[in-house]
Amino acid sequence: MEINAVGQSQPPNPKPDRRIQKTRRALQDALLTLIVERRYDKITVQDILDRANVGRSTFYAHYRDKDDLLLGDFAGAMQHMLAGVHNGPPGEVGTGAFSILPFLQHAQEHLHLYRALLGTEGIEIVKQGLQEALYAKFQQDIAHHFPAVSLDVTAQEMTLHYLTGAALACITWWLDADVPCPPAVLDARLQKLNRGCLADSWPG
Amino acid sequence: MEINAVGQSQPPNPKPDRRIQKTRRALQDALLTLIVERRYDKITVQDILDRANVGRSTFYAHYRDKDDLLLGDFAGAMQHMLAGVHNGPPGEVGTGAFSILPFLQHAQEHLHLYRALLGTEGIEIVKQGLQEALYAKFQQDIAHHFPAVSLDVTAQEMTLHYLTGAALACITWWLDADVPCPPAVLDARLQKLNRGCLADSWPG
Amino acid sequence: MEINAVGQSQPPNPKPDRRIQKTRRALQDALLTLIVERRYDKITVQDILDRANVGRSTFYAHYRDKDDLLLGDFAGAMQHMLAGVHNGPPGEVGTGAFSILPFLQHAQEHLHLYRALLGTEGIEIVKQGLQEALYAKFQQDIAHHFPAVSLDVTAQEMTLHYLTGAALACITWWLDADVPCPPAVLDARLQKLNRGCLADSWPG
Amino acid sequence: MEINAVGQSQPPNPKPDRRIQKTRRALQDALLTLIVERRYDKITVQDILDRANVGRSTFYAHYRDKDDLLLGDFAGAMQHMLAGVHNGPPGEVGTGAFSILPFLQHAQEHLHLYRALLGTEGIEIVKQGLQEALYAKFQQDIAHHFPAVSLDVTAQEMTLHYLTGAALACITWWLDADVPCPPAVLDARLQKLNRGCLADSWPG
DNA sequence: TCCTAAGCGAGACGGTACGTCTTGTCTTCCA
DNA sequence: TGGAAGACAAGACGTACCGTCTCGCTTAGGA
Repeated sequence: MEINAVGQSQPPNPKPDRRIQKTRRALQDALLTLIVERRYDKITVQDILDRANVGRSTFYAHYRDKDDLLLGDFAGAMQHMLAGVHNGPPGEVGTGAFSILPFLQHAQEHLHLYRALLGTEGIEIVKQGLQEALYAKFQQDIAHHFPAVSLDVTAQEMTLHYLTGAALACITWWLDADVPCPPAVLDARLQKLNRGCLADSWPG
Repeated sequence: MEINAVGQSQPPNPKPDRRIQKTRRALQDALLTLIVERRYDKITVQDILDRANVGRSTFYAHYRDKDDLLLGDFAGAMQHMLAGVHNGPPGEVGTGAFSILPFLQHAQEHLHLYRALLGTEGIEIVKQGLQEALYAKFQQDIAHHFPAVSLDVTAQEMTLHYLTGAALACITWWLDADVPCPPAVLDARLQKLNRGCLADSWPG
Repeated sequence: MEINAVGQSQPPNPKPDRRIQKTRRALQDALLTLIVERRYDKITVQDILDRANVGRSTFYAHYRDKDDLLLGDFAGAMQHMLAGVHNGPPGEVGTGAFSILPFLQHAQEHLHLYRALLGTEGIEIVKQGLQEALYAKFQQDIAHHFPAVSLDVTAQEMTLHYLTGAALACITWWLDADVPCPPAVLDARLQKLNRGCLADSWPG
Repeated sequence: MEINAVGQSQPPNPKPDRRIQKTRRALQDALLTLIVERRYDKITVQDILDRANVGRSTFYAHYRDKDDLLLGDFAGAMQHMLAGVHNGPPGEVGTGAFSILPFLQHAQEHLHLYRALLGTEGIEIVKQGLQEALYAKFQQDIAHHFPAVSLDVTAQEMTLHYLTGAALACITWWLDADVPCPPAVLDARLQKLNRGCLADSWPG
């Protein structure tokens, strides 16, 4: 039995058997529940099975391993994150640059989950996913708002890693510290710091 | 047999049996060799044992587990890093702030090892250790060079996490990309970006 | 996985998975084969595993340890022994008292195995098991054939231990000496000696 | 360093270094103490070392292994046993045959130790040692008191194993049951049973 | 409505790594 | 410098997961 080894990202499967949907849902929920209870790498496949009340072979029929379940199911959550990350309010020049406010708000609403995913004790692959998303967004933001680039490619790359690393670290700190300031404040400060960095090279 | 379960940080033990020194050295070397060959979490204790030609029980007499070996022995390497990181050339105001040049030079000399430790595929605990060291250094640097603080504690904390996260991300990128620019250049650019960030809040 | 930690003595399990039967059989056979080759306490679990071509965890899913395999599986062999020991030919008064002929014959047929189990170098728990079985049988035999007991309980107990210890020692000697006389002869002599002992107290 | 690998049975060593005596004593005492506390095979060399406050190599300088310590040191205790077993009051025909009274009395005085050695949970080699001693004594007793042998060698051997096995089993039972009757009674009963066995073959 | 293909739970299995334990040897240190 | 202390190699132990597999039962969705 080889149902669908990678996530639910297959559009050609318009009518997945109801049992399949049910099973996947159960597994996803079980993982999410467990993740907020316990470090991700202390969760065993068996734990998920027990929680989801699903047989071992069923699990492996749907997912390659624990990570596949995490990512496959977080295609959803991830889309949410990334959606939040990407959507700078289009049109308003300068305002949305480096803003990740929707993401931060969503994070605050699901604080426990986000902390488990992105806190200091969080999950590495998730953090990397977020970092990549931030990289893409910031790259786009710069292209829109700071077009007068005077730097070589290497310096640009470095700057982007600087900004994304900084943002990720702040998010992690913010989650760990149990949201020491409102999302809007964090967002504003981040934007200000970012703009400060770019002031010299990109005088835009 | 319970020799010394955590690192070699005991000064009261001035004469550790020569056999002990030899064994620890062998294990440390074995781990370092293996780390550059293969992802840290794919290395088994048995691999280390075989490489070091050491018995299983001997290993556990010295170290609690693989991590203990990594950290206990990297007390040494870490000290090296941190020493480089902490020692800003004292006296020269403004110059050494945020400079991690000695560390970068050391990293370049041992590129493979540092990449294995701090690259994208690096080891999480090591990265966290470095981040903490950076945090301490930057905190000190700011206290020295930007005393005119006008921010509340939370904002300061956030800024420090911003700077250290940025620096770490740049280091990781730099190692992954096989040193796309000399250490001095990276160091200079990092300092410039950092200063840019602080320009508004800390006009020092 | 917790299959059935003790022996195959569960009647409520009429359909033990065929794989289970196969695995248990393989392990039992492996142990039996090894026992005649080598002292029981020089046999490691790994030896059994290799011989039976079975995974480590599988073993521990079925048996608690080596002894559990020995006893659990010798529920079978033991039943054979005991069956032979217990079944005095019913009806013929006096004839079957203290006779263990079927057991001796079975032992002769599987001499190597029985020597490994019950010879001087044999396995203690097996000997104790046999001694207990003998105790039960002799107790019954006396009750049937020597009912005119004139002794207190302690003296009876002692006499029974006397008889069973004697029988066991003779069996051990007989196996060690490579069957110096036919089973029937040994059986006859044992009966005679036993009756001699009882002559005074139980004049029956 | 090879002090004396087997027991202290060497007469050519008339002046064993006082330190050596002390060490051996400590080890012997430690083992004796431990034996009454815990099953012999659950006692590790390390336990003995800790109890005796002696270094590992020291132990192996004196004894080959745990058993060597047991036997070497029980040369003493064993001699006691055997002395008791062998010395039938010479001269008195018929009286001392099969009597092990001195041994039983000694056992009663040191009940805990003897039970640990010879009870059901006792130590196999010790039991075998005793059985051999009994064999020798009974052989001698028969030669003295029942000279009119009419049996072939095999039958004699069997009879001797019968008697010694019986005696040993009774001793074990007696120790386990916390001395259910005085030594003299046990001794008398044993003699009576033994004589009963021999009545037919050895009409002496 | 049946019935057949498939999903499914249950869990046995081989494999691999772990950390613990014990043994007997061998090296270091100290008096 | 010789004996005690104890570090060491070897290797078995029982445990924990993993990912594959084999079994029958149940159930969906087409005929």
